[in-house]
Amino acid sequence: MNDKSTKISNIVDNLRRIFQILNEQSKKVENETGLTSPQLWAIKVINEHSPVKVSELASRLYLHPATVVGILDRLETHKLVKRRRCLDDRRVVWIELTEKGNELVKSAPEVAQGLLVAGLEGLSSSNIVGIDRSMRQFVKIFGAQKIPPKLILSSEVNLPKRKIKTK
Amino acid sequence: MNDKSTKISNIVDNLRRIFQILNEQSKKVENETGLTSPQLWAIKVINEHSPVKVSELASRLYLHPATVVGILDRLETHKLVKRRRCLDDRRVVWIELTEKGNELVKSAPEVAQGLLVAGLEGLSSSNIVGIDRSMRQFVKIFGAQKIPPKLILSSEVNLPKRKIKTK
DNA sequence: AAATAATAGTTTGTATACCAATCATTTGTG
DNA sequence: CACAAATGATTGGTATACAAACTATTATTT
Repeated sequence: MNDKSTKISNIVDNLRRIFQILNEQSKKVENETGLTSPQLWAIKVINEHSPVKVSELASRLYLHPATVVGILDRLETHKLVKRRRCLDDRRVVWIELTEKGNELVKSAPEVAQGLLVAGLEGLSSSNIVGIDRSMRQFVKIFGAQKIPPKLILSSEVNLPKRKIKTK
Repeated sequence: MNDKSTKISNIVDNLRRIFQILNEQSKKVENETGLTSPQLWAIKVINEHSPVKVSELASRLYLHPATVVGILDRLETHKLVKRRRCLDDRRVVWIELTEKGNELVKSAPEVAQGLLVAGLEGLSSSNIVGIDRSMRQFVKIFGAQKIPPKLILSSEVNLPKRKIKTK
C-alpha cells in the first residue's frame, strides 16, 4: 500500500466531505427556519444591500438572474420580500425585505460560509499559512488561475458572465 | 491590513474557485459529449461495475435513488443504458451499458475527479503531506468527523441513509 | 399460514440552476 | 426624430436533487 496514494485518497475524501457538510448544513438551516439555504442567503444579501436590483442580487449570489427570479417568487409568496418597480428606470425592479423578513433575518442562523471563516480565524497563523498554500496548489491543479476571484469577504460585485448572442 | 485575515480571504476565494472549476468542467463535458456531467459520471460507474443495481449505483454516485432513476430514464431514452429485471429477486433491476454506451465511454473525456487525482499524483510527497493536513483541518472545522468516509477510491459501498417511517 | 416488516425501485411534488427566448424600456446612432 | 442596439426582468424548457408516498416483492414474526 503506497503511502502517497493513501494520502491522495484521504484528500479527495475530505474534499468530498466538505461538499457534503455544506449540503447538510443547508438542510439544517432549512429545518430551523423553514427556508432553503439559497433563500436564506438571498435574504441576508437583500438585508445588507437593501434596496437591491434583481441583477445586482444575482451578481452577489453568483447565480443566474433566472434562478433568482424563482427564489424571489417563493420569498414573495411567504411575504418575506417586496418587489417595487423603479420609477426612474421602469425596467428595474427594487427588492426589499418586508417587516416579516426583517424579523426573520435577526434570528436566522449563520450560514456555512460564516462558519468557515469563523473556524479559520480560530486557527494558528502557521496553520493558516499551510492551508493557504494547499488551496493554491489545488487551484493550480485545476488550472484555475484565470478565473476571477469573486471575493466573498469583499463587497466587490462580479457580474455573471453574459453570453454574446452570435446571431 | 492583517496578514492572517488576508490569507483567510484567499482560502475562501480558492475554495469557491474550486467549486466553480468543478462546475465549469461539467459544462465543458456537456458540450463535448452531449451528456451532462452526472450522466457521464453514471455511465463511467456503470461501465466499471456492470451489471449494477440501481441502489448500488446510487451509493457509488453518492446520490439519492430517486435522482438516479431520473438520470437512468434519460440515458435509456438516448439508448446508452439498458434495464434488466433480476430473475432471482424481482425487486432488483440490473443496469448495463448498451453497445452505444460502451463506445461512448471509450472516447469520453476525463471527469474533474480524475483530473484532481491525476494532478495530486504529480505533486511531491511533501506537498501531499501538507495538503492532507490542511484538508483534515477543514473537516475538523466543519465538525465532520462523524460523517462516514464514503471512500471514493475504494470499492466500499455506503448506502444512502434511509428515513425511518414513523407510522 | 397470515400478518408484518423490510427492501428495491419508482412516482410525485418542491426547489434549485441554467440557457434561450421574450417583453418592455431605455439608450445610442444615423 | 426614427430605428437599431442594449439593458433588466421574466418566461419556458430541461436537468439535477431530495423527501415522502407508493408498488411489488421478499423476509420475518407471530
